[in-house]
Amino acid sequence: MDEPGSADPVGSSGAKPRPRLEDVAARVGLSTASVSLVLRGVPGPSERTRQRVLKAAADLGYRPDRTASALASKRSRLLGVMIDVHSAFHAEMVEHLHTAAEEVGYDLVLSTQTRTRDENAAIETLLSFRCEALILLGPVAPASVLADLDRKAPVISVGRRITGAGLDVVRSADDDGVGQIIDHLVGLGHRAIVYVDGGKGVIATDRRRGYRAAMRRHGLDAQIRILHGDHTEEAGDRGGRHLLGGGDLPTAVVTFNDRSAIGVLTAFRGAGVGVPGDVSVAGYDDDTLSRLTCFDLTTVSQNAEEQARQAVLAAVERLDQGRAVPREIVLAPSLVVRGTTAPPR
Amino acid sequence: MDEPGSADPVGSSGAKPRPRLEDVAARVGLSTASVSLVLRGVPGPSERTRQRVLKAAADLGYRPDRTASALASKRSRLLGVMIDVHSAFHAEMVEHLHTAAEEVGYDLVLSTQTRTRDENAAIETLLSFRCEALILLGPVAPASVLADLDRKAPVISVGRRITGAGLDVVRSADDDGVGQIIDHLVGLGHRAIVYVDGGKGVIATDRRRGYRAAMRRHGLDAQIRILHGDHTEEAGDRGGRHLLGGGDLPTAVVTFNDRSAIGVLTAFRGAGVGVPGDVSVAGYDDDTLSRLTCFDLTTVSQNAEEQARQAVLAAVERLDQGRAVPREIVLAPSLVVRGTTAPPR
DNA sequence: ACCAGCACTTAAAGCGCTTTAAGCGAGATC
DNA sequence: GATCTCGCTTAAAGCGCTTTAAGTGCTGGT
Repeated sequence: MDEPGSADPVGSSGAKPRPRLEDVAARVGLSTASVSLVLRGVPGPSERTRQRVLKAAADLGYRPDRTASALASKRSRLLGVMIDVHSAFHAEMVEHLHTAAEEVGYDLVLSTQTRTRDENAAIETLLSFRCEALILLGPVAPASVLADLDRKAPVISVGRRITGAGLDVVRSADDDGVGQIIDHLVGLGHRAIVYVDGGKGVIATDRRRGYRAAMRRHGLDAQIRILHGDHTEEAGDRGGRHLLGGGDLPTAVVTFNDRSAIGVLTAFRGAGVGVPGDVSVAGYDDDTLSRLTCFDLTTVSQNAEEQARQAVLAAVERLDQGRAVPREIVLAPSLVVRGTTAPPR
Repeated sequence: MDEPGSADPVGSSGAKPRPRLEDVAARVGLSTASVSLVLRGVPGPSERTRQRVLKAAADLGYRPDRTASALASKRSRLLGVMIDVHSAFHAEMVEHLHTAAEEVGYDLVLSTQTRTRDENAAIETLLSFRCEALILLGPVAPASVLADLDRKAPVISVGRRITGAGLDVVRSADDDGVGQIIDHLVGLGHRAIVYVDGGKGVIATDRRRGYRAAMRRHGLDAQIRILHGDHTEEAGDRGGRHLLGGGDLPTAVVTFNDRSAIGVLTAFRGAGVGVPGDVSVAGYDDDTLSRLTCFDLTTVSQNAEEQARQAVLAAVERLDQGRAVPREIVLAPSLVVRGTTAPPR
């Protein structure tokens, strides 16, 4: 037992113990109960007491130990957020979730899936932190699993539509978003508008449907043309090459997402086809990529800020206001017109 | 007091209380002490007991409450990681940190600075979770502040060189990385190699120094040419245009980072200058951007995995092995040759 | 028969906080 | 003067776990 540091495993480097509630209490000659009350802003203590406690706490550099307070109050005031740390969109969401949570007095714990750590493990971690609600960004687990989970802590699915599982959903209207792009293109005079698909998955389905519906709405049923694809640049590249090879170039191409759009863009430009001169191209997501000056892609923004706000709100309603019936919040996405769309020539 | 849900604030939706250690103990007719011992894999309990406890715990779906265990053991087994959630590189680091931490029995808590939430707030959050060590990715706080922090919990600065503050540093040798690029280019036959700078900051300084040193090493002192810049595409674009306007195009351009390189690339290609046909271009960071087929940029990888491993290792040495003297771990970056570099013509 | 030694097991005291019921003056009421 | 209130304060009992000292019941040696 004499290996160095084993006596005081944490920070054997002479770190003085952090002040406890008791230390603050001793300093002002009050009980820990009073100090606790003051520090949490609970009404009761007199004004004089408040001031003294606050001063003492500040002097001591007291910082409440949320571990202890969570245990005692049986409330962690923690929202668990599952993200894919590689996603730029998720990064943006986290930012907005943070501010939204802070406003209502909650804190966030982030967990991410990785190659070696699946969604399940990520959620387990959140649970073991005693998160009171789970905000899952683009969960892929089956609805039944999520429904089970919801019995342990309210689950809010962000971005993925889930029906009948009794949980809250915050998402943007993907069909409407694609519709807006089509409207924009048709407004510019386009008629031959091809869609590069995003594969299977709820979101891809919605967007594809949005494309179909919008085309019909404009009486362009005959022009509906969908190319297979997925969520990568390669898919866009393949789609682009396919069109180039076919000899019947449309006047506009809309893709499942920005990455795919960039693939299309690259394929076209590489072949000497001008964008938006010869063909217009539009993506979806308002990815950071799309903002790069070398792409300057017309796209659709999912309004991360509002989605984040609504997700936190949903959690708070469940936790603090006793709402039990599930809600689905569908937000309208907004078109972002940049430089890859123009009237056909 | 009769607003709905106020009686049982958390999950009033009939969630059954999670099983406690006591429940597991009761089920097998043992004390909580024994169960705790078994569940933590501490030697002592008999094999028979182990099996029974394990089974009971599984049956009940018991999951230890880390809040309580942290409080009792005074060990949270949590490593605090501060990141910029917008950084793709940080995202990659998080992934590797997760696996590295898991291997040594620690968990991660992530905190990120945002526009409204500075580095300080992010660190405060980590501390209030009782993180035992802080792994800060690219911290910007002054060395003295970090040194102070180190007294509360061991601080590991990743990516930023900090001398004399007594804390651990894990970084890659930026000067060496740029040196490798120059070697590569010189090996291809280049002599006129321009560098687009990354502005002030420790990292930018190191890379610039690496450029200068490597050029001298190859007897190209006279060719040293540095253009002002920063970490954005705009900077690269400006640099590129400047070179185009000057009429004296070099045969190769090396930039502070990939984003800047992409700016250069775009400027060149837009002006009809072929890359790598007319000019070679190289970046730094091995950003996801650089891997896009439309860029296919030659760059330098910082070896995130090894940095992550070393950072966790450093933390563990401090926490569990009593190391008190600071260590600086400098890793060698590695050249990633892609399609934007070729022999000059 | 006695004790030592061993292999397990457990009672009980916290960890730092919250929370509830009770306590305690002092002024208001009868 | 007894009784109530009211405003403030606090003792004490946890929260779900860990940890340590103290058992317990064996075996085996003498």
